[in-house]
Amino acid sequence: MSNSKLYKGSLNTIILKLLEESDKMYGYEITQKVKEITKGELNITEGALYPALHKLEAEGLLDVEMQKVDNRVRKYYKLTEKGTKETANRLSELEEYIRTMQTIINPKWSIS
Amino acid sequence: MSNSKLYKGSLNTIILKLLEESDKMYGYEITQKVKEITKGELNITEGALYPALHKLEAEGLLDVEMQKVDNRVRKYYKLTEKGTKETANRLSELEEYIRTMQTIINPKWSIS
DNA sequence: ATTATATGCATAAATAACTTATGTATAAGA
DNA sequence: TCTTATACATAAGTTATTTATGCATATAAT
Repeated sequence: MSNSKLYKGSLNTIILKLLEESDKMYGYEITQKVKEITKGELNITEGALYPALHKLEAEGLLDVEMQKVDNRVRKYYKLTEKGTKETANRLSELEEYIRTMQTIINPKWSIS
Repeated sequence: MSNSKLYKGSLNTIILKLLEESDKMYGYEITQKVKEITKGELNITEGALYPALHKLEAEGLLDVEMQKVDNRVRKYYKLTEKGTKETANRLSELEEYIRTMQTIINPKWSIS
């Protein structure tokens, strides 16, 4: 996923957020989109992505729809209602995480 | 460590940053400091902390010094020179990670 | 007096998210 | 024809964590 270990745990949040923006996407499209918007900084591996998608589907957060394009099958994923709610939760957690880490990076407590 | 999985991978960075601020700290002190500055949001478990400290020491990023206080032994950790350099790297990675995730949370690309 | 809580360290087993490697298959470009 | 891109999948290995447990001293509460 990246040379930095920090991305561990954030893959699901990334997937959910992309699907919230794009309505429906297929796996390969997700890897390309992430590569594009992060300017190559983040490369999602297939070995991480596909199991993650299957799990999110099994949890009822995503719905799947097969579609044949140019003799190749694509599996389009979209958020369920439950998935939409969970996306909001995950994004709140991400913002909370960022706030917390900002506090640690940029400490006011070092003065006291 | 937290209900959110996002903290996975950031423990080492947190430890290094705290030691950069405080010069020397012992394990229990680190858990309390993190609890304090994050207002209880983040609780580092001992099962994660102590192995992490041992590993950072084995990698030559930390030096240890035992000290007896009130009949109890404390193990004070401080950054080595190598550790100080590595701390700077880890903090850069954290900032890069945060920037990347901000980009995903706050997308301009959804318009295009 | 005794029990719980706080302080302080440690490790072992289980879990979960990933990486790495491999596999299948079609299409397009060099 | 060989490589790259597209598109899916899974299995084995790695690693950072959680959960559980253990030892030991000090202090506060019942």
